[in-house]
Amino acid sequence: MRPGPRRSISQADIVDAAFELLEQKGMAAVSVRGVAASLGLTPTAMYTYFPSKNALLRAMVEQLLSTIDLAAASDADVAWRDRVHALARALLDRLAEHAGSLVLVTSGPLDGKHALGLNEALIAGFAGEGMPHAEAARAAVAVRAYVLGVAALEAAERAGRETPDDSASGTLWSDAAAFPLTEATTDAAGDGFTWGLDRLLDGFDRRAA
Amino acid sequence: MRPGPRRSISQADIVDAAFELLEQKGMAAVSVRGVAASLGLTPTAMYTYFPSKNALLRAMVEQLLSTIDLAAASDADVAWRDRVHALARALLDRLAEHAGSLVLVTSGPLDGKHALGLNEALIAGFAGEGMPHAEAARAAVAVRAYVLGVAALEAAERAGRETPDDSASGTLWSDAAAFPLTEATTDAAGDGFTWGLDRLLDGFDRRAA
DNA sequence: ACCTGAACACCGTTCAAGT
DNA sequence: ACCTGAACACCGTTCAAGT
Repeated sequence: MRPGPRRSISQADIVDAAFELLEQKGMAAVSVRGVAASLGLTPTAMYTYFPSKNALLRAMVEQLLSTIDLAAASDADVAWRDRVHALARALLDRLAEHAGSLVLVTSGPLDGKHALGLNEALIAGFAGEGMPHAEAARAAVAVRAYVLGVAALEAAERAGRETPDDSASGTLWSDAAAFPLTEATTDAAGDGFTWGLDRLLDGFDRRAA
Repeated sequence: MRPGPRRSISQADIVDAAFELLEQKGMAAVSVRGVAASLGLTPTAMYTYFPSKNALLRAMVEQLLSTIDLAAASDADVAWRDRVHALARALLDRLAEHAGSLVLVTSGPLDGKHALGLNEALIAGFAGEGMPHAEAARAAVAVRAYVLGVAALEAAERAGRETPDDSASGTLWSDAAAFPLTEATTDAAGDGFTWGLDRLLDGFDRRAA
């Protein structure tokens, strides 16, 4: 690695600029050209830092996950269930923070450093409760899936609230009165996230017992 | 509704054409212009059928969910747990069938006819097991979230397999050896989906008992 | 080694005009 | 009522060329 002309900015600067755009103008504004412009770069210069737009998105996922405190997850003074809750809530918060984080997460396998660290913390925690390794790994996957799914449902809700009129006309959307059970409970959800996570953890416990 | 010039095609035709493109060329090919071209239409003619691209995506979600057999879900001769499994598996299969179905699902609230029908079937099933309404509704949300999350994780895996080299260079992706627990279990997953769903259902049962 | 400029092949959406 | 043509303001990516 010989010096050469000094790089004006770093990969991290680009990722930061991308998040800035995401927060202020939404996911549609996170384009190669848009991020480049916000940094005073030419679009083509971006390809010296990331081989594709998708590579930039994946770097954003890593930055997102890097803010999760994994040290707290291995603090043996706190009950494991409380630690999973904190971990899961932190993950959900990061994903819900910016709408469209979901397309970030599906931009590629969660095989970055921080993604693997999170997974490792989950497996270690379940194993610490006496779960066999194979089961602990499955439990970790189930927890990640559940959190991602809640984030997806929330993102879907939000997408509808921002552009409330783009349903197709006609018979596709019928009146809600035809679905009495759904109708009776739509606004009585409360903190469904915590409740569902507790049921999942109960299921793990019951198997152990 | 007076006759007027006969409509050359229907909304359903457009949705079918969109799925055709999705299967053959992936989600990127599902564009207003691309779908229009595949039907011999002008892009602008599409806006007589759907007010936006997003409205088309939402109609696709409904078509996707319409293929799930809800009648089987209320067959009292079969144990409820088996019926949830069938329902959840059907949903996962539909979502996993085409990569990029995930962006369909997050295109707006799941408030279409078939989406609500699915929700209704889940709530009714849980209520039939003696769950209070409020809890049954939460259980239905948890199941949907879990299935969506597994689909998201699978989509992410697939996205990586198709374009395996677009990770950023440098220190973001370190060697997997630093994560022994994750490494030891990556390929020993088996049918994690069914296992996790069973744990979630166990958690519901335990609460009932 | 890093960056620019021009170009290619696309997007979603709007609007005036035709039948 | 339905559709076209032209246009606006964008995309991701490549490639030759400059320093």
